[in-house]
Amino acid sequence: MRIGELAALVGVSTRTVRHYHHLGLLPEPVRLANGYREYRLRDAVALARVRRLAEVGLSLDEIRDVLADDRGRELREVLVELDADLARQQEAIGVRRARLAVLLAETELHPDSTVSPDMAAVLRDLSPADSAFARLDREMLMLADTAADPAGRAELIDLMRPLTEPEALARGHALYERLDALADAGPDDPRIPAVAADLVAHLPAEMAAAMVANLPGAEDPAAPGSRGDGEGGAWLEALSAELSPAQAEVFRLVVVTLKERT
Amino acid sequence: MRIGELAALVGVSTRTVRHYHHLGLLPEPVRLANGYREYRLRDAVALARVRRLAEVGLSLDEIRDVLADDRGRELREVLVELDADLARQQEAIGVRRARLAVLLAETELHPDSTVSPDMAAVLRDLSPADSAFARLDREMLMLADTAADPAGRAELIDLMRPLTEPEALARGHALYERLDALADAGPDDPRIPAVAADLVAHLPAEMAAAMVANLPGAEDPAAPGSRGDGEGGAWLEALSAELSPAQAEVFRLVVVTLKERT
DNA sequence: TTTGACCTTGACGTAACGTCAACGTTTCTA
DNA sequence: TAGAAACGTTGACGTTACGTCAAGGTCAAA
Repeated sequence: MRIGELAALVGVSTRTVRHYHHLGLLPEPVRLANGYREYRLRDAVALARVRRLAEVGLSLDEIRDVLADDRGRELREVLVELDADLARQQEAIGVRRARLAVLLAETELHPDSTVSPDMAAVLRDLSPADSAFARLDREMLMLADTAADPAGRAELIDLMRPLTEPEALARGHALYERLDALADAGPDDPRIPAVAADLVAHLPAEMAAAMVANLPGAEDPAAPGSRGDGEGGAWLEALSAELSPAQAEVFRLVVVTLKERT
Repeated sequence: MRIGELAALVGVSTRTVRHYHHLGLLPEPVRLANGYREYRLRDAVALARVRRLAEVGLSLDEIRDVLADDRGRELREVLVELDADLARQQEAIGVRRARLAVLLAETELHPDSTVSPDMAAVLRDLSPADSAFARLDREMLMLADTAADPAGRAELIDLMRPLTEPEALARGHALYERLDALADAGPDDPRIPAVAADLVAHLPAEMAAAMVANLPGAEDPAAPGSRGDGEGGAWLEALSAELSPAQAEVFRLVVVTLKERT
């Protein structure tokens, strides 16, 4: 057999065969006088064996190890590990499909609302479409949701749960309106202290604690060589830059109050 | 915000952010006097949006298209298509895990028997471990199984089903013994014609037809510029090269008989 | 002042081949 | 018998989504 026949027999490309030679997965057969490789049946069997392992999901490096170790025991370990890996992959794809489904359902409501299922549900309840401040708030929450790992996402949802109860919802909407009203106000507008106080009262205690923990001044003296997780506070400055002077002042007051409460 | 803060906020590496700039997924922000990139909140929101789409499985190219087309309709098409794709992937992983399970169960019986579930079952019934010829036969079947697509695999199993019935099984084992007995015989051994005749009688009609269809002389005059599937017969020569002269002669007779029967 | 953490651009490495390129060999066909 | 297809050879670059140096400039604290 020549290389094309071998490839056709096993159902791969000739490039693949040569690639396996290159990686040492398949021994180089004898060459004819013209330099062509001449294959025997055993080569086809060996190639098929490589293919079967590859199709099941082993990397070519792993296959080479398994073939080197030849006969048995290590193969089983690798296969068991691989199966666990495939199970994880299925799981991951399931999660992705769930998010996709939400994505499809949500795109028409808020075209930019591509978040986790739970977060999407919370946002739907929480934020009226006609408030500029609510939009900002939503964006911050979406940021937090995107940045977090699955565990963090669940935690975030838990922190927000108190806000989705009916009375809290009404209070929240009222606060959004009062904040929107400050869109063109200056930093010494008389309405600021009251809004800040009510906002502090509105925030669930645990959520407030989580926010304070993420601020720059709050680093507990842990490892001396490190500066905590290093990201604290950047989001706060960036947020303030988007706010009107009055709104920024409200926020400053809120932060100060929360810090004092520690 | 500088690039490290942005990256930490959204949960990616700075390399990723720069990569997205390079691909045009994220607009380059303004530069400070020192050349540093300075990000605003909107950049974090945009980056998070890219990440959400990427995590769901869109390629960066697709994401760029979706973002360019901005607002709506095309996104939905892409997402629907993606969901179908993910469903296919889950399916494929399921198949792989099934084969893996068989692989794990079978490795201890025949360490080289890494075939599809159905084929493994057939082989277990069909081939005694102590026959050299049965081993060759198994290898040929494993080759066919490896080379075929899923549909072809099922077809192959169907072709073999008649051989797994109890009486056929007994006849098959007897034939293996008689073929093994020819391992050291010459091409004019007197036992050859009878073995060939019994072998022909043993093969299911449809399987024989399939074999003949895969032989070199059998090309039906289809497209004139093409030579059929081009692989016919290579396996036959390779197989013959592994056989003793007597066994090869048996095979030649079988092939001749089958061809005549067309 | 020096260290260390940050930033800049540029370029190479990854997995498993696909796809030329540039060339020699075999085989079919006119 | 010649020319065209179809095969074979090695070598090298392209693909995805970044990770990981390299070689240097900037900025804060010790």
